Amino acid sequence: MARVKQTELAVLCVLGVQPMTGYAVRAAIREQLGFFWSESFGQIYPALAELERTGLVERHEGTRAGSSTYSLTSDGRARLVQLLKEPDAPAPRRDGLMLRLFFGRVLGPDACRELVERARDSARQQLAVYEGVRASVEAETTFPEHQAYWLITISAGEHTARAAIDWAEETLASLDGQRERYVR
Amino acid sequence: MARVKQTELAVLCVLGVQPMTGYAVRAAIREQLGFFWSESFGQIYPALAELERTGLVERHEGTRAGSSTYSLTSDGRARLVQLLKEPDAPAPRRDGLMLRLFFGRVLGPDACRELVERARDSARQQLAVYEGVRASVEAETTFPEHQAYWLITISAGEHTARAAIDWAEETLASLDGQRERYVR
DNA sequence: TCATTCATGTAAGTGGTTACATGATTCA
DNA sequence: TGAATCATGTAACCACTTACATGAATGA
Repeated sequence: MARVKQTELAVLCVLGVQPMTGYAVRAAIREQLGFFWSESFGQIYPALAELERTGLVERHEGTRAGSSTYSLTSDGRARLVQLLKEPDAPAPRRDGLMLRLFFGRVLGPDACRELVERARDSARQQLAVYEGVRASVEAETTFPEHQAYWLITISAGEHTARAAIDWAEETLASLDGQRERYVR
Repeated sequence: MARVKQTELAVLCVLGVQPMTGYAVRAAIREQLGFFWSESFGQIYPALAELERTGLVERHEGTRAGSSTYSLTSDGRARLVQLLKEPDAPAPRRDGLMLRLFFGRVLGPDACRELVERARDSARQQLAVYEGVRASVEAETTFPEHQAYWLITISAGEHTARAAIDWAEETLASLDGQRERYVR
């Protein structure tokens, strides 16, 4: 059904904060939503054209030659609220690490160990990043009305990362047990 | 680059356990990998044709008229091991709940509360499902060499679900604080 | 006998990325 | 002056789902 709806929603969200160019929309998504969202130019520009066609955004002369800033119309803001209220589409399930571990017998405990160690290390790195971002968001006072919501998403990242670390450590212990049984 | 590589890997994985029809491949993926993987017929049949063309699987007469069972060739098994060793492709990031909460200011604390409650409830349900599956896998003795690996993936699901529940409960408390500040 | 399950496949459409082409502006 | 960044867009391709068409076998 609904075409480019995910992209449409993300674009409306960032334009809801302030008017900007397509280029800036992508930068905002990368920098602010990078932990849980991504969009490419190949999605953003067609989406902006479609949003303009349906009257949800307005196009204004940009500061540069050939550039345009887009801003939400009141229809656009209504649509944004409507889309935000809709339940989100279920994400396609494709977890390569789990697939590899489910068939772990094929690779054996040592190779699985490596996979899990890599997962643990990247989760640790992620956690450190989240903690850094938390500190800078807590220090930030430019958008106090958004702060609490931003912290909620950071907290989700921290919980997820910590869960991954805990699971990895447990799993490494269990793989050691596995290994002993085969070695002896 | 590599086309249908994800599907190719999943199909090789399940055919690595035992030869079966395309229909049965899909059933196996649904029933056994359902928590972290999905494939549709529209992927599976072309993938099987391609795998046969490249000599990674062999096609045999099935028990029924017009049906075929596929089995791994030795090339196919080598390819399976090779693909399992490769690091998994990063999943596309698109978390609708996080997007909604990041822009939570637009909907306000009450609507966000509902979103988080729904997330908590579905995580609780998930956790119950995982615990049920764990019990039946622990009771199962048909594939003892796979059991430990299956439990690892179930454990990952449990950790993820528990993290989601913890985060949701924390977040609900924080949203209450948010609400009070605006009401008073 | 007839609904259900098993079984194979294709076509249309969705949603997405990457690479490319193009050019203006900024700033060291 | 020339590298980096800002800016817009398209074309080709990839991965995937849904719906459809077809029919054999099973079993209540």
